[in-house]
Amino acid sequence: MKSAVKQKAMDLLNSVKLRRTNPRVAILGVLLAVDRPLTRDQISTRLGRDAPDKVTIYRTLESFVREGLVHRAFLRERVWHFELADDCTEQQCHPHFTCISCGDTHCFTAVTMPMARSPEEGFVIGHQRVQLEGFCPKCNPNA
Amino acid sequence: MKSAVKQKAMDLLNSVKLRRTNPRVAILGVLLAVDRPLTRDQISTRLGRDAPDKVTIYRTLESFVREGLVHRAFLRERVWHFELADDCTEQQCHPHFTCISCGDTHCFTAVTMPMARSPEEGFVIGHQRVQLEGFCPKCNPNA
DNA sequence: AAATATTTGCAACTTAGTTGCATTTGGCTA
DNA sequence: TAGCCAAATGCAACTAAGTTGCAAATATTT
Repeated sequence: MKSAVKQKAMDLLNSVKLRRTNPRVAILGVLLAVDRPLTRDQISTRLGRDAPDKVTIYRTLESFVREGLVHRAFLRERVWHFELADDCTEQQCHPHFTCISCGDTHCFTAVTMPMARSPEEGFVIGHQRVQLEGFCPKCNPNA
Repeated sequence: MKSAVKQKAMDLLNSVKLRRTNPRVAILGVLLAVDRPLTRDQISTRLGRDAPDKVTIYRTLESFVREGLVHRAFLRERVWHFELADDCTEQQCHPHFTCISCGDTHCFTAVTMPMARSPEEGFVIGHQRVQLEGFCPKCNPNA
């Protein structure tokens, strides 16, 4: 891991008062190094033979979510994806785009959507998520 | 099952050329009778002791999805929800609202959202889904 | 009513994530 | 710097949602 990433991971852990353990620094380092949601399995693969046990990864990610460092992205595959929460607001994260051909997911951080309005009295909308599907540039049949 | 619902279920099956078997009519009947996404388990419960095997339900729902009669709604719980596709367009379904207190999901069929625009050349957005979370009228702490 | 391709149900399996518990470790205090 | 202890880790076993294979049943066609 690059030392700048490692330092940033340590700083983040300090900022939320989580102990700076090896698994936590490593997992946060992976999420800092990529710019898109990863599954537990993808995180394990990226850490290779030094990867912590899957239970530890799940529990670590859970603590990050609890502290607001990380968000879960709910994509179609019935598998959770985790990503840094840094450019999300209270009300909404950026839209996620998943390619129906290669399956890759991209974060559209530059895209903002208006919040939906409640269709009737009484609903309080706290959070909005937008998921997009289609072809990524690599798989675009018209390109 | 009310005979009008049963008739509608049969008509739908005919329209997509699926055999009119008991499990299919029953499952479609359940989806016609409610106006929100249901899980496989909820469908089984509603059918009681006459419910088909869960494998049959999954396969039946899959065939409905294939024929465009039913959509999968991807909600947070890692469990699939199925609903009639009738008021969805090619590009987007209505937003789904899930109450963070009681967990119930409601369809906001009256709400339309603008489609997201691709942030850069090359992405083709084919479909958009919007998920909302908050308090439903029943659980609204301010009401 | 018989023929046949489709559908169903059962049992066994897979995969993602969880729980319990004994062991290890980070951070604090002396 | 050593020692303490709550917090974190890893292993094994478990749960829940959905899938696969195959033999038995059934909807449609003739």
